[in-house]
Amino acid sequence: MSDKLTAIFDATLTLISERGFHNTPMSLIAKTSGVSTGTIYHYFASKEELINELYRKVKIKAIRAMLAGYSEDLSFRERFLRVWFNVVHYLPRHPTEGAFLEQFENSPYLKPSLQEAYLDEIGCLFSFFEQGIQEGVFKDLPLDVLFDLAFQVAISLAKRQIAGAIVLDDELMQATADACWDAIRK
Amino acid sequence: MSDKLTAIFDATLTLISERGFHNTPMSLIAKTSGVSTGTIYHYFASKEELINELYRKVKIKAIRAMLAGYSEDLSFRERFLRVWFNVVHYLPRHPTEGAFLEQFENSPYLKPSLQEAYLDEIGCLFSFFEQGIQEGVFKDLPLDVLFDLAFQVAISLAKRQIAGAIVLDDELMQATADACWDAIRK
Amino acid sequence: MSDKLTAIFDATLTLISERGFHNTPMSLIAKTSGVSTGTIYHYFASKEELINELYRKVKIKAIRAMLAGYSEDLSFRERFLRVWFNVVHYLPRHPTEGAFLEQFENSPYLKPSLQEAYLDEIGCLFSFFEQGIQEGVFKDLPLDVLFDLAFQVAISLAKRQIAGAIVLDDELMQATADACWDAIRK
Amino acid sequence: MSDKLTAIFDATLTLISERGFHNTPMSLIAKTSGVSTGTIYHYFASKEELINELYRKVKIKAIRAMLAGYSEDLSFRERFLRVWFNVVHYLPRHPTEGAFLEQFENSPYLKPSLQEAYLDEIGCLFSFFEQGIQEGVFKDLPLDVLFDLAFQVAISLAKRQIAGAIVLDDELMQATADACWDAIRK
DNA sequence: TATGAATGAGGCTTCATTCAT
DNA sequence: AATGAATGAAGCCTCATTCAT
Repeated sequence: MSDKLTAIFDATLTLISERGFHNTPMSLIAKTSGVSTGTIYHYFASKEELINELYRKVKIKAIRAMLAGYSEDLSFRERFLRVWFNVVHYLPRHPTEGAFLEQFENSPYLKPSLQEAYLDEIGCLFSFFEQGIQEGVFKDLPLDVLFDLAFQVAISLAKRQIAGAIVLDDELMQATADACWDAIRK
Repeated sequence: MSDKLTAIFDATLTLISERGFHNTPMSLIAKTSGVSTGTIYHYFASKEELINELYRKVKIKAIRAMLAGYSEDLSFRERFLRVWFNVVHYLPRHPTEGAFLEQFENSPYLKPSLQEAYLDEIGCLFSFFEQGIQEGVFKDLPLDVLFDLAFQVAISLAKRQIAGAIVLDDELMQATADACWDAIRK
Repeated sequence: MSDKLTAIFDATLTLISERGFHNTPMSLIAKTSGVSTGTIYHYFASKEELINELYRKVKIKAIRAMLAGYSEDLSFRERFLRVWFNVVHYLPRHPTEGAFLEQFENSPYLKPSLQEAYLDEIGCLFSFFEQGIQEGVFKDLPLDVLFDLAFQVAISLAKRQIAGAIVLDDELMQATADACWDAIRK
Repeated sequence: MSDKLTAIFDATLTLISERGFHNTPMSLIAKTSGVSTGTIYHYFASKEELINELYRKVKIKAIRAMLAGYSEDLSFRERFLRVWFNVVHYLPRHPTEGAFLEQFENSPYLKPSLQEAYLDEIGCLFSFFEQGIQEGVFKDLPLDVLFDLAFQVAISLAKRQIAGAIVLDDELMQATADACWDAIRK
């Protein structure tokens, strides 16, 4: 990918996570990334398109990080823990991306269609829960609900860490992961 | 409270939840609430102050709704269920307020100081968890973590309902609440 | 004169001399003078009228102060010195009024007609110069010019004092007055 | 200098001298100068900066005009007359600039620091008076005071001419200049 | 490809003035 | 006489976008 494109994405991500969508003019993105506004419009048709493409990139990167090391060869519990810890580790180490995603996903900016596009990426997780239900490992609940029971707390803890409101040591993380496991296991 | 003030708050809440902070000009708030822009500035020093005061109002109202019917006379499980169902019922029935809160709390707009101001309102929940730990009812985890384990899923489900991504019947809600109970109980 | 009227005039004079015409909203005049805006509009038809009437008051007061102790019984030199020192003493002791007058008289705000209205008040000075020319005491120059030669330096020195750019002791003032006398005397 | 910049300065000078600071909106400057408001803000950070920079330009131009033809090779009297007539000629021929300068210098707008910046430009005049005192040509008075005695009347007459209140023929100007010479010479 | 000067609609805010009380 | 809430036109300024170079 062109250096300029990378610079534009990087600047946009940082600026928006720190200042919000509004309050991040294109001129500032241009100055921060070291290109001209004209160049940004060479690569993107509009500010909206730039932000949407950035969201796609960041979202996919985050999803893949959540699934790092995930394999169907592992046991249910191992798979669960793998993803759970990926979440708790990745987000606090990439707070800019986390802030950007949260902001984007909670603003009316988001076109619903966008969200669906990522099902492919996390589809394996839903198979995971489905299979677990069938094998009597997990409670018989809708997959969405199981997903939330399993990982929503991890996400929330990651946000608390980013905000500096909490510090998690290994022992505590393990205990919390176990509590989430209690929530989903039959 | 003055009629005009109410009209301004109502219009701002609706507009911002549907259109976002940016994309909600003061002129539109004025037109929607049926007052002049000048009048808004009679009550609020700036757009920021208007939004911050609205947040305070909405936040406190939401917190109180979460705690409706909560009493220390109830058992731990009853208290847990009371709050859990309050969350799942209140937010989808007040989607505008929910959307506004989510948006506000995930934008760089939020001054950290604001958040702390609401500890008074939810302080009783922390006592609840503290006492539960002492009496051996709950796992021995930090109060923040217990809070998330107990209620974060309820919040997430409420959001999914608002988005129309899920429909929860009573049985399912009860099952999910039980799963959360599994997460926190010793 | 009503207390409120006095308060309005005082506040307007102070505020405008410190902040300028623009940058002195009626609401600020109201707050500073302790009356409501409505009350100001009870006494004055508009902001312009308020300022014009204030100018009249301040201008007449200043002119009279310049002429304090002036009498046709005094010699030409005594009369000259009397006015000259009045100027140098009055303005620095009333810097607010001086600043207001300067500002008003150098802004396009001023309707030329206003200026003429004060000829009555200083008419005696023109008689003074006229008589002085006839008696061969003063140079034969237009009265305007003689006036400037006699007093413009006094005004300028007063402004320098107000600005804090200069400090005049008695001896220096006397020497400067003598220099002005040299300028007009035949 | 860019054409647009010139057009902006020209329009601002004319408009402000005729209408005052307030009463000269940026939109009018834009329309008069044939550029968009956005373009003005491309060159100047604010209205205040535009006006301050205009003042600097006009002030320096005026000072240089006052000193046109001034040379230390000339006699004291020749140097005095040179400057004196420059003042009386320049201002009435550039009434717009004169009105702008007067207005600016008599408004609370002026930051005191600005004034000091021009000492370099007129420094030679102070040397002139200093030298004249040492050689016994001028009265032993502070340089400020000598400056006022020498030129304040010229400035005042120029303003009277601009206002149309007086018409000066050559003979009268010479006589008035002589009167000012009487004021400063020993 | 890349630039950045230029645009102008539109945003936030101010403020002279009015009017019901 | 007095108040001050209410008005809305108008002011300053921003910023997404375009286009000549």
